[in-house]
Amino acid sequence: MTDVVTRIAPSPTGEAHVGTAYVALFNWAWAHKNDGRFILRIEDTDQARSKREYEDGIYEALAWLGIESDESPAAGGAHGPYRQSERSAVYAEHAAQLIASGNAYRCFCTAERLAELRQFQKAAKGRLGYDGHCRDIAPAEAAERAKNETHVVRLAVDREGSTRWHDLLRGEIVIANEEDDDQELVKSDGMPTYHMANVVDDHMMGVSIVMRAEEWIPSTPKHVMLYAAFGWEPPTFAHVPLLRNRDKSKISKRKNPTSLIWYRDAGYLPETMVNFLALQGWSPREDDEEFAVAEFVNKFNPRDISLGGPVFDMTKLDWLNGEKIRKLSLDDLAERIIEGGFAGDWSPDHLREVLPLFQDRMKSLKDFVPLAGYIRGRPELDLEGLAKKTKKVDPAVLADMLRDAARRLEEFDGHADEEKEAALRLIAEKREVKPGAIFMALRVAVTGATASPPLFPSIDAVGFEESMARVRDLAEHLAAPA
RNA sequence: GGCCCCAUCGUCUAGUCAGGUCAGGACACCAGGUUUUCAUCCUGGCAACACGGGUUCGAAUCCCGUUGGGGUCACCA
Repeated sequence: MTDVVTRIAPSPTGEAHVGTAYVALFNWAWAHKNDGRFILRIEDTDQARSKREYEDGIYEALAWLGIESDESPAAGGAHGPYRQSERSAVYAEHAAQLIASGNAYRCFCTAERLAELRQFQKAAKGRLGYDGHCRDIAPAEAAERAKNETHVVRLAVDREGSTRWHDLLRGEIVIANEEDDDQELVKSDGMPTYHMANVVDDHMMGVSIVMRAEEWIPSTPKHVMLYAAFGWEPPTFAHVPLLRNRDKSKISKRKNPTSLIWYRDAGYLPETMVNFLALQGWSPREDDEEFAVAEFVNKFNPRDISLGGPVFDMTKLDWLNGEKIRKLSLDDLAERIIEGGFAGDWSPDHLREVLPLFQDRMKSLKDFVPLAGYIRGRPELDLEGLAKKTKKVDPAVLADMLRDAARRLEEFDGHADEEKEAALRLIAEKREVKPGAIFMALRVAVTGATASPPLFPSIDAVGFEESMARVRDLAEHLAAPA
């Protein structure tokens, strides 16, 4: 079996995209599983839109996810450079080769003529695309004119017949050649277009399987033609589905967060993202959908990718993140919160001390600070919620019980929680009030909310004195006439 | 609009290639249990083969058509 060589070839024209990570993940996993190579190639041939900061963003995001490349602009490798803007000579040489073999030709048409042509074609409701105007210029003449006229290089596409390939996921795909026009291979600025650079690089870098998004299907014939024109064996193509918005359209930042760093900053664990992304099209045979990266790599096969365009569902992402957070050790979780910048001004020691109270309640690393806020400062009291939960109890009685409770808790300081609980129950029973009421009142007094971590540990975390002060304050408030 | 891709619960999916278990799981939702609340955890429930033909003893599965959704038609990738 030949070596498995895969790649991800993002264009640094925007923030690192979740779709890039999705496709990268499959490519990385497959290479990894087969002890092959995974290449990160930067496709920065669009000089106007490509930016170095975006390229850095791609490295940062992939590193965050643990998707490490064997060859890349940063890591180097035997087939570099891996930044297309640094490979101009390679493309020029190959373009010349195609021109010489008659598979490509120089085109001197101006942007204006092309615009007019397009307008005319639209008006006539005819087929859009280049009309081959410069295709018949004698090669010698074209070469002469090229010395001082700006021009592009176009692929000379067969007008007849059709082009086919066997897609690993979709089987035989056949597209009539008349669907393709003579696509630009080299732009007037000398840079190659995607089609040209992509084919040349994949071949030279030894890529064995091209796993990419399905939006590339319509332009694959051009690539197949190019491989043929060069006399090269094309790689295996596997077109994976596109991630979708809720309305099924291609995922976009207008309708979904698409920036990988956004997810990091929102408190998602990288392993959550990897697990979730893997689930978009792939599934473990077992029932458990929560799995580790290594397990995925071990079982993954691109053949098993399902083809329906998966809707990116944040609800399930949140569940998965909570699941992963719960499985973390306390130390690990604390470190993630601190290292990730989610600790606010909590000291590491204090954070670690109270973290057990909140681990089960977090869906995001971001949840800790708001959840634990009551421990370090007087919380806003949810009086309305308390009133709702203690409807049948007179506020004055509640206040009275609260004072009583504070005294009892002082007496029972140092005793087991069970004993404290029993003592508090007595307070309620004495007044023929449901025990729940007193616990709820204490809970709101100490934590501010009707839903909180367990009461006694919360009191310990807040500090006994401070907790009792809060209890008395609430009692006073409730006793005051409305 | 032309071309191409796709089609199982609301969502992610198993099952489709080699037709034959009440179409399985997960998320969400609902109900119950545990918990002094919440969360966790446990139990149960709701919920799908887009439609129409054909082939077959038998179709989610194979074929055709329809419908629906998506992608693409740049000197962007």
